[in-house]
Amino acid sequence: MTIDIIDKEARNVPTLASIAERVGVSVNTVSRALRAPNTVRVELRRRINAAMEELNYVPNRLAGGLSGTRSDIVGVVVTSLYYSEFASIIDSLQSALLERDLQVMLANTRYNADQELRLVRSILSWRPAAVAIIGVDHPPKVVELLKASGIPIIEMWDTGGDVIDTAVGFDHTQVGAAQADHLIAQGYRRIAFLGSVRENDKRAQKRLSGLEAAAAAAGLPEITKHTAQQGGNPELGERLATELLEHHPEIDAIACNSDVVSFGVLRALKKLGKRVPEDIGVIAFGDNEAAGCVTPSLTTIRPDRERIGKLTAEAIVARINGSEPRITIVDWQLVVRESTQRSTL
Amino acid sequence: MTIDIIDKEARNVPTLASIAERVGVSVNTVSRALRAPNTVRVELRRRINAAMEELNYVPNRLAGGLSGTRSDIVGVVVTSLYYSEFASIIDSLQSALLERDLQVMLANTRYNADQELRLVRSILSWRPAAVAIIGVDHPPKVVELLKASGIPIIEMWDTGGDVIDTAVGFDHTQVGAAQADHLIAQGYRRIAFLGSVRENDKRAQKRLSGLEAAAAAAGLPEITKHTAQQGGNPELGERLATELLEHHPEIDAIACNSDVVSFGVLRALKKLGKRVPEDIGVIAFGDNEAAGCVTPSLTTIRPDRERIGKLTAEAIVARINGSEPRITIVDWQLVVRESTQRSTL
DNA sequence: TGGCACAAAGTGAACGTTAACGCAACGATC
DNA sequence: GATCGTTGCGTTAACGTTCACTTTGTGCCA
Repeated sequence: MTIDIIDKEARNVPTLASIAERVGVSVNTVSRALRAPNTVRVELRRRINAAMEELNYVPNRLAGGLSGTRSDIVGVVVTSLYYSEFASIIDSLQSALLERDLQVMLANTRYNADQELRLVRSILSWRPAAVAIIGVDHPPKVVELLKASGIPIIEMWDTGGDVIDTAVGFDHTQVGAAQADHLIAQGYRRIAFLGSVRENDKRAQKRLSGLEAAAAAAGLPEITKHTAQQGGNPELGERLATELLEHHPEIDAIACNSDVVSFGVLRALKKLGKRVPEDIGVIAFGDNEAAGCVTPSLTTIRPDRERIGKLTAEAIVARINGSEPRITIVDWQLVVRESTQRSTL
Repeated sequence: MTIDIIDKEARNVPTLASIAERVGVSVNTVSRALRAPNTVRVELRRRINAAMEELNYVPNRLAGGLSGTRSDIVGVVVTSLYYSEFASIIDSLQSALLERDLQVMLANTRYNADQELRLVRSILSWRPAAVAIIGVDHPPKVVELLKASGIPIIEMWDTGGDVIDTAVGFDHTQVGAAQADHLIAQGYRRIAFLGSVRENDKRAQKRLSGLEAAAAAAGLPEITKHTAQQGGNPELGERLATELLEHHPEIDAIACNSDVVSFGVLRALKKLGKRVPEDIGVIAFGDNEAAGCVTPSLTTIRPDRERIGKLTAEAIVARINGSEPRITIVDWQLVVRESTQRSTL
């Protein structure tokens, strides 16, 4: 097996020249047979294709990208891959780009600003046709690099801020406000905010500020915040909720930054003997696949990740083809389930 | 904003030559200042770096890859990005590769064999340093292409079959057997298998056959199968479980192909008035983040995705550096929770 | 002072493809 | 029968790096 790979023949990957020599035509003719087949005689084309097939020819896009004008790479920069927060955006984005023969080059910053600069630089070094990146809040140097690159930049997920070029997403402040409004409408008054709010997760911060503003506007007492810097999981939610209620027994509603965290919150409340939604209401954000399957089922905000991915792909193609930059708002949805359904007020 | 981007200055991205001209040295010296800094005088190096910073120079890796021997790309081919099945593998793989300055180029086949061939070809056309791919069962042409490429191929997630070069994962047949053994140990006798088993999801098929073999070995009646071709979600689980129990009321245990599907199974059983684990036991596979938070909490198999990602990265680096191909088994774990804890037998 | 080693920088040729251009052969048009 | 457009292919020159060599400069020792 090893021999196969180290074998000299195997390492001599075929080039256009190999094919050309074998068929007895010029390199350019072989290239044309690939890019513009109808400019080559049918019979010759057939022989060229046969040779390619036989030699397992795979075009070298490094050379193609260097020589040609297009590059066929789309750089995708996300802040997280954990718990499918952005996985389905990538999923639909990638499959929509595939139809245009665009290849995804992925980078994951893990909410680290230094990493973001390094990764954007690394992505740009592949001379992509466009870059899609999560969020609109980037370090100044990142913005400078992206602008200087001269290619379409599509910012995804968030639209609440300065957009570099084109954006597809929604305003997270409004999400926080909607959380507050719903809780208030259900009769909750003492709202707490809980979850993982990393320093570089501007979206989480916007949702929190939207929540605070809406609560203040409704004349509610100040929001109690209990957050952590680390990534969110059920265990974190369980711990934070337990601590929260220990120090603030007056709380009657918890707004959570992610569904996954709130699963742990529900578990903590059960252990503490609190009834949901009667004693305490719980609302979250994200619409995790299990949100409808926990007990009680979880009221949450459902962002349309697949649509964002798809529309981002369309925006990329449109911008590459020269259309104007624009901001596309993708609606989210409040999904009311048991955890806030205090019908017996 | 548009003007910025279409601006001629902006499109003239700086090259090594631009820097060289500005500093007054040869192109090669600038290149060396990047690749082998200690071969360039400190003061000159400082001026070169300053010029790069000022012009926002980003190296062109297309050219670098074409000219040099390394390529710094690792192609990653997954079969799905939905519901974090492989997202956390990619997450840990990517972050481990980052430390070696290797860039991930991502492709998602969505369990489509034709797509797989097309995507592998596309990935290979970027002349990656290595390819990591989910599974060991590929169409013959894919195997041929991968072998002919002469680069390290790391097959992830599954090790139960013919390995092209190097593999990191586990034998899914054994997972199925463990599911059966656990159910049998808990006193269940009439086992059903339920879930999404797509034509190209060989791993799911292996788990099923392991389950069947172990049940047969224990003298149990034949496994009742109720599967679907589409992707798995709670709604599918709910529908399949309802249908299953309608036709097979004798069933006393359900082995499920994914946690997410089994969430729906639990919901269906509750609606049907079946007690879990007393009347029916439920075991699944995947260890979704919510598995411990549903009611009853879910007994499942926990594959160590992060470890697979990390070890795959290590295997890639090792193979690039010339070490021998090998197969690495990454242990999974049976996580026993409430859904099969029939202590009052 | 000649010789040599070594550090620092330059030269020129690749790498595999694409794109602009050139040119021969051929049929159609006036 | 000279002109012209078309088809089908070849020639040549990029694209931006890296790499193997070569050249120049500098200090050191015999």
